[in-house]
Amino acid sequence: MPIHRSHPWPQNESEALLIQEKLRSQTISTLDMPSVNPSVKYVAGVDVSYSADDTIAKAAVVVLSFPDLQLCDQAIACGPTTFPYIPGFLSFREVPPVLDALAKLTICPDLLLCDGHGLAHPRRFGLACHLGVLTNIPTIGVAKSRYIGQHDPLGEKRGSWQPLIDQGEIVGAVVRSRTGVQPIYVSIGHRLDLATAIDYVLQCTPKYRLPETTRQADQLASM
DNA sequence: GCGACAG
DNA sequence: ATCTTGTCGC
Repeated sequence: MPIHRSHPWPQNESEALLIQEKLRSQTISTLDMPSVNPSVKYVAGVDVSYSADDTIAKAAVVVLSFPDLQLCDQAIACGPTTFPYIPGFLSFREVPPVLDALAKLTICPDLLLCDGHGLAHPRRFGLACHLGVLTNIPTIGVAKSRYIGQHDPLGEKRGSWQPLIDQGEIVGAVVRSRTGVQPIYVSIGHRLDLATAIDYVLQCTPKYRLPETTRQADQLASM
């Protein structure tokens, strides 16, 4: 699939900050895609792994059919690590190789589940937002741990969730994707709303704690 | 100053 | 992220 717009990649944190502030306004946080959308035929998952010495980044993308979640396409891209890991600036480290991997896909996904937060970010522009704005594909942030925000106690059953609140604003949801396991953190990235995001994430998580997209991308990235 | 801190 | 086995429990 073709990757259209991009931007110069920052060399340091302050340059990255300016880019976040600028791109943040381009994020679309409403549904421009129906909630139960028959046109969503392919859902993708992305993940990035690093060499032991942290010099090489390897991005992996898998495309699964939706809602049956069968593997339809996959791609990987390796390159030198160009940005350090700094909380709040993860996307500058992961987006470049992910865009390279996405460019190799034969099938263009209708939805992208990202391994990290989206709106649930101190400046409201996490990895999922960044990937969404640059690809214009609807994106969802699915993180394994909390970064910002507070929430009320969560029910134990699969499907229960609580809003994640930061500075008085709902930035995402804490979702029990499987009964009795640690919850996952869902936030919108681009072009959909939170309720829709939670719905898709649960549909992509039929058996394990993490969505099939994330699990398979994770597996592919660590090969 | 102290603690927290996606992957 | 990454270094890493067995083990408890549904």
